[in-house]
Amino acid sequence: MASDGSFVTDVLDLVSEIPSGRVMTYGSVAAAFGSRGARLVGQIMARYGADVPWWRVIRAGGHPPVGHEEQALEHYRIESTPLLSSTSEAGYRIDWPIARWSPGDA
DNA sequence: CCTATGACTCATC
DNA sequence: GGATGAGCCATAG
Repeated sequence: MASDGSFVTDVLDLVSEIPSGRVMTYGSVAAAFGSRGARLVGQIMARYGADVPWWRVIRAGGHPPVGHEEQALEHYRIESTPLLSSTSEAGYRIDWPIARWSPGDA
């Protein structure tokens, strides 16, 4: 199922496997497939990520995709994702060292 | 087949 | 810590 022939299916499958409270970076997801298409993952999310927990996939440093910070934050609170309380809610970031997940660390 | 496009990443100033 | 530029890769048209 994962490999239906397109990178999209592989990425979607991996993202759907990410457990709640954990997050992965676009680069890590792409790297998991031996590709550096960090933008690809983002591109796929924007186009097909509608059916996967895209909020568990963030950029490097622990920042959610620009324009989706509010939506992502909402899910993080619901799933109790480890967040680092910044000066304000508008400047939050993921507790990357703790929330980082890997396809074998499940 | 070629061009345009991104929910990205890294290096540098 | 923030801003800028260039690199990268697969999909869609």
